[in-house]
Amino acid sequence: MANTAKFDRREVLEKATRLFWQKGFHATSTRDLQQAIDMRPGSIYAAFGSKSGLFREVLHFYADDMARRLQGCMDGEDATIDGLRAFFRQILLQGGDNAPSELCLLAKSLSELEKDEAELLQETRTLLAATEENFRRHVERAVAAGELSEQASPALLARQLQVELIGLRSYLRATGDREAVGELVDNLFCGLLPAGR
Amino acid sequence: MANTAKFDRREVLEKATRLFWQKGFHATSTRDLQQAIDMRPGSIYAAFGSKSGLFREVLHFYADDMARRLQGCMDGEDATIDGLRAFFRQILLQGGDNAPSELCLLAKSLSELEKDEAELLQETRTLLAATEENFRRHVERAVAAGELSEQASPALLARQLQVELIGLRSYLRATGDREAVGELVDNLFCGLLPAGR
DNA sequence: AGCAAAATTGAACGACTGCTCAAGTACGGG
DNA sequence: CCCGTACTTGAGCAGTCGTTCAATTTTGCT
Repeated sequence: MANTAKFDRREVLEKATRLFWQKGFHATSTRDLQQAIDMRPGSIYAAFGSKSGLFREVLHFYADDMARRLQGCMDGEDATIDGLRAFFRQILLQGGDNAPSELCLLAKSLSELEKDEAELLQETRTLLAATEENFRRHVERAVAAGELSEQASPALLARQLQVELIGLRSYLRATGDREAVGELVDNLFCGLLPAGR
Repeated sequence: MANTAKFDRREVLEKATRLFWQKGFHATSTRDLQQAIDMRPGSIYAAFGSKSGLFREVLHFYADDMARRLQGCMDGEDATIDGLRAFFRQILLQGGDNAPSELCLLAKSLSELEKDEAELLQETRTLLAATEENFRRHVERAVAAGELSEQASPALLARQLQVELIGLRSYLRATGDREAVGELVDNLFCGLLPAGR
């Protein structure tokens, strides 16, 4: 080899993620991307293959970041339920100011991708399933630790959390009503996970 | 006037709605539309002004249809809760085969529209708010009829229904798991609205 | 029947799309 | 220090986008 003065792939993915997250896959043009990540077409296509290829990596980048945030919330709280609630609060009520969109990028992609982009759609579904599986693992641990009744079904609770999080993020985008969303989160964690009660 | 041999506006809107609902606003080209509604560009632009103008009417057409479906479910059941549950079941478990998308067109539009199409985004938010208000009215009636505790907040319950319906539709698109969604609906109407129990 | 007005048609416009590739640049190894 | 190679550049391709408009067809009224 002879030349290695390359771009910072992590930094590029972060910027691309912000743009795709804000505008969506279709509405983001390759020229928008060129400007956002400061690369010329040739370099982009050499590094990522295509717009779809870049988006594919962006989806993974986003999902990894979400998983890391969830783990951070779990580590920061003693009880599993408190960790989950902290995660919901972080996603819905905190990061909202500098986040590119109120919505989940995966849910947004799930919404706009079609059979024409079957691979990306499949990728999105897989990553969403991994998120749900992640929730399930945490709920399972809470049951094992005696935080939740042994009758609680981790699979069902994880599904409910997934449904709620996506629904709440949509609601936030629809109304911008942080107060209402906060109340909904409180009700969710009182009603859905009646912890040591 | 001299010529009135026009297209059937209702029929055109129905076909346009199906296409937009399936592909979304951005991914639907005017040529797709021309074919779907069997009209040439000049006629379309004379009748609807622009792609956005047509989409605007499509959003209303869809929202009206949803409101009609909800009313139909309420009329078909004695108790308010049974009507709401029938509506959830119809949207989530029945019509799915010939519906253009598992998702709510309003939620889908909310997801893909941006500041560039501010009017359409505002329209979408308004129609979603009307849907929530519709839920609220029904819940209020249920409280007045003694079906629900007087402590139940109609506004809160309506918000929860809105969040759940959008979340469940997303989940159905993500997984295609009708069985799981059915279970989630059952749990929702047991847990959220503990009627005369 | 014949006319004026409304409705329809389809070719075409400029702008934009995702993407390619020949030419130019910058670096590590000898 | 210079060569060879990996990387970068940006003009430009073929195709599609939303939209316009002169020409044509279709209609209701007289």
